[in-house]
Formats: sequence, structure tokens, C-alpha cells
Amino acid sequence: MMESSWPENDRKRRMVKELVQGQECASQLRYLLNEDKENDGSINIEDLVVKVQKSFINSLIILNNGEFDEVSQIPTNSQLDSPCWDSRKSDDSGESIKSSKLKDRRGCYKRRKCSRSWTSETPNLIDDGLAWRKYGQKVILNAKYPRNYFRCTHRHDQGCQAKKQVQRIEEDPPKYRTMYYGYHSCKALLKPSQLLLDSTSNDSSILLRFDTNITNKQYHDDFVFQSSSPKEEHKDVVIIPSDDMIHDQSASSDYIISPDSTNFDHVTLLSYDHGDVISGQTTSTHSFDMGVIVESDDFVHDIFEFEFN
DNA sequence: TTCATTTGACCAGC
DNA sequence: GCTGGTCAAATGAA
Repeated sequence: MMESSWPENDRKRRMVKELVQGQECASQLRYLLNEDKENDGSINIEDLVVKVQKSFINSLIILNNGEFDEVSQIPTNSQLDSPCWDSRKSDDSGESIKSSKLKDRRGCYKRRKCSRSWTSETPNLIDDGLAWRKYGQKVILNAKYPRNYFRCTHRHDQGCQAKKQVQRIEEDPPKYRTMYYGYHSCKALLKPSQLLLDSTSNDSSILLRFDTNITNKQYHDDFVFQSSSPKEEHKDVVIIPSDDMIHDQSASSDYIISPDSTNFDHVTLLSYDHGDVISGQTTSTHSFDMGVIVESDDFVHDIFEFEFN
């Protein structure tokens, strides 16, 4: 069943959330790679890449007005790459077929025209962190390698309509083209071991690190970071540009950090400005209902790292 | 036993 | 009639 388009606000919020999560992972990745930090293995670099990729995937899909089974982004050329999806066909065919006592009417479905897709090409097969189940493979005319068809594992139990096609297009260097269709509406797609946060932080605190560049001035909505800690599951931390920022984009940037539904007493600013550590600089808060104001003269390029405890 | 993959068949669209 | 997307039985893996 196809879902209708999201309300604009909801769509925007979802997209921002996806991008913010991706950016957070990218920042983590940069932190590990560029600053030559020791990684004790608690943070899996490959998992971070996966999460960044997932962020892009979902953002691009959301960008297409939330059309779950028909999206476009990169204008795929090709009719070669313009498969037509219609998950409803299985409802019209598969189930009814069973009851109609026709034993083998496999492939009885209705293809739909004009479905567009967006595509990514990678030098290797990257696990995008989503749960896919292969349901077909097809030799494609004039193609050296077969095309593989995947649908979301949770298609039946959660009605997730996401699909993708993967095809190797070059051998040396190896190159794979992945075409995505539909939005992943299912839950629990990522491995639980993927922690966004620094696992060295103590159990009672949450470490949040982000690059304010992500909070681009063009966005005036709340920014929601989903973070986690070893003891607690997920907490949404809302980053709210101050009124000055909203109304005057040239104004100095204040951010209101408001952990949502948490009971933290303090926010400690551990570092900012590309890793220049200001240890122990604690920004207390009267009430997290009101948030914490963090001042910065150059918010665009700052990297903030907070600890909630 | 359950779940995922493989693979040949079926069928819509061109 | 050809091509590509999907189904579902058979098979394999855990």
C-alpha cells in the first residue's frame, strides 16, 4: 500500500534528522581519521560509513516528497535503469493466485511506468546497514554481469517497500551500481553495536559531538540528534538555533542545547573549534526545558563536543 | 526448524 | 517476440 506524501514540516524534519545523523557520523569519522586518534575498536569505522550512506539514502528519498515506492534524485538516464515498481501487484497477484488454485503464475504482476530512481556507484559492495533480502537475479542484455534484486527483509512484517538493485558494471577497477527505490519505513535496521558516542565516557553521561556546519543557516527548525550511551538507549538532543540566528543570519550564533526527555543537570563543553580542548568548561543550565545557550562567534566552522551528565 | 538464497518460470510492457 | 521484474519452489545455511 502506498503512503501518501508527508506534510511539508514533517518531511523537512525527517530529512534534517537524517542529514544530521549522517553528519554526526561523518564528524566521528573525520575525528578518527584526520586527527589520528586511537581507536580501541569500540567505534567501527565501516559502520560509520554505513550510517552516513544510510543517511544520504533516506534523505534523498525523503527529498522526493516521501513517495515511498517511487522516488527520484539523480536523474537516471535511462530506460535501462527505469524499472517499474508496484508492490501492490503482489497483493493483486500473489495472494489471490493462491486462492485461485492456479499453481504457478509466478511473475504475475503489473508493472508501472515512469518510475524513476536514484543511483549510487561504488568501487565495492558496501553493506548499507539495511536489511535486504535478495529475491531475484537477472541477466541483463548487453550487460556483463547479472542484476540482483533486493527488497527489504521487513516487507511483510512491517510493510516496508524499500527495494534496491545491485549490478556490477566494471571489473577492473571494480564498480557496482546500486539503484534504490522506496523509503525504508521499517525499524531496527542498524546494528545495535553502532554507537555514535564515545564509549569512553562514563556510564552516567552522554557525549555529543557535532560540527555546527551541519546546522546550516538555511534551516530554522529544530535539529534533532539521536544519541545513545551504553546504559541508556536513545535520546534525542534538540539543537535549536537562537532567535538571533533565525532572524538575522549574520548574527553571532547561539545554540540552545536541549536534551529531550532526559534528566541531565549539566552540559560540559569539552571542546570546540576544530578540537581545541577547553576542558572543564561547564555550562550549567537552570532547566533543560529552557535549554543551554552556547555562544560562538564562528558557528559555521566550529565543532562542538558536549557531555551531558 | 527457520530463514535466506538460488533459479527457472511467468507475465507486463515495449 | 524480447526484455526485465517478480514469484515461488527448491536448496542451503545456521
